[in-house]
Amino acid sequence: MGSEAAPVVGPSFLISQLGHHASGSFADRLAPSGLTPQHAGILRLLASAEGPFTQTTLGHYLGVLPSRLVVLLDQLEEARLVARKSNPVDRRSNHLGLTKRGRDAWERVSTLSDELDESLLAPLSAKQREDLLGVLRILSRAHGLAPGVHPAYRRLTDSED
Amino acid sequence: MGSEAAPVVGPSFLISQLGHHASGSFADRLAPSGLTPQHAGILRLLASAEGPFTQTTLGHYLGVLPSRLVVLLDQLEEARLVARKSNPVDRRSNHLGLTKRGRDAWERVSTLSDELDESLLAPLSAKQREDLLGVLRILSRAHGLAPGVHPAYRRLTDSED
DNA sequence: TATTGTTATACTCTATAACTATA
DNA sequence: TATAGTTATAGAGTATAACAATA
Repeated sequence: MGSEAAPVVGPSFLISQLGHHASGSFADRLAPSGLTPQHAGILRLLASAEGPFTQTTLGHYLGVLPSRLVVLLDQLEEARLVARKSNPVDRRSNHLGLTKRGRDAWERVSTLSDELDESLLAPLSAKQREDLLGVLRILSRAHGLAPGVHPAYRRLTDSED
Repeated sequence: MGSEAAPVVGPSFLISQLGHHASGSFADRLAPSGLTPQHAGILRLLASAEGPFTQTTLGHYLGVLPSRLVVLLDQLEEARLVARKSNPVDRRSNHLGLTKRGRDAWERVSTLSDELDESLLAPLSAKQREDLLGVLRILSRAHGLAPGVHPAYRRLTDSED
């Protein structure tokens, strides 16, 4: 039992499969702007009112290692989307912030993200979309996934279920 | 509008987030057996009745490059789960098959996969699970994702929507 | 000449450790 | 002594190209 012609796959597989597809589509749509999903994640957090962020706190939120974050922020700073402002209180750490260009970029990413949602859910009825969103929120919360934070393999704060 | 304290995220993000979580959990549960999700994907296809597979056809199904497949099959062959049988009709290609150990391993992976499904959907009612599975199947099919084939970034047969 | 599997190589991302400058 | 950011380096995985055997 269990070795059919077309393998019967469960919900975990389907979610993972669709999630990968969605990530790929997001990356594709982002690519022309020179940004990656990791960059977008940083913009998303810096655009939110959760700050102020230092590199340590941002890295902790995103599950990105400090050494990796340096590279990503270098790129975003070179693109003039993010600024590292020195912190007078503790001169070891930086306060991170979006520039005007950075806020504009985030707006575009946000729009693009809405378009992706629309495209992904196109085959569903309004009721199906609503139910799906509700269920996804339940699952995300139940499994301890931080709101708005993509676990790009967070092998850091590991307290799995 | 749009820059809340807790960023408002859409269904694509949530699916991607949950998919990554599910993949990670799967990898964690698989790890003690020395297998990775990629190995499991190969076992899944070889256990199905879609064969016989050569390395080219298998790689095409999985979206894994030939050069990568060589490494994965070397590992599975060293673990005695898979056998490369030479094909008398065309001596360039191999017929791939599971060994007895390989079929046993696939049974265990399959069980483990069921447990993961149960754990993932634990917070949902029976009706919610049923609805979710239906919607996921609709989406997977609508977006051209092959049944039982995880798109581990298939940048090959790219015909995106 | 084309195809199957293989090897070699470059690039990206993850992860760890060492270093600096501050505290 | 510990912490924030940085740099250096090793290890997977992805991707491309070149190669040997076979068709």
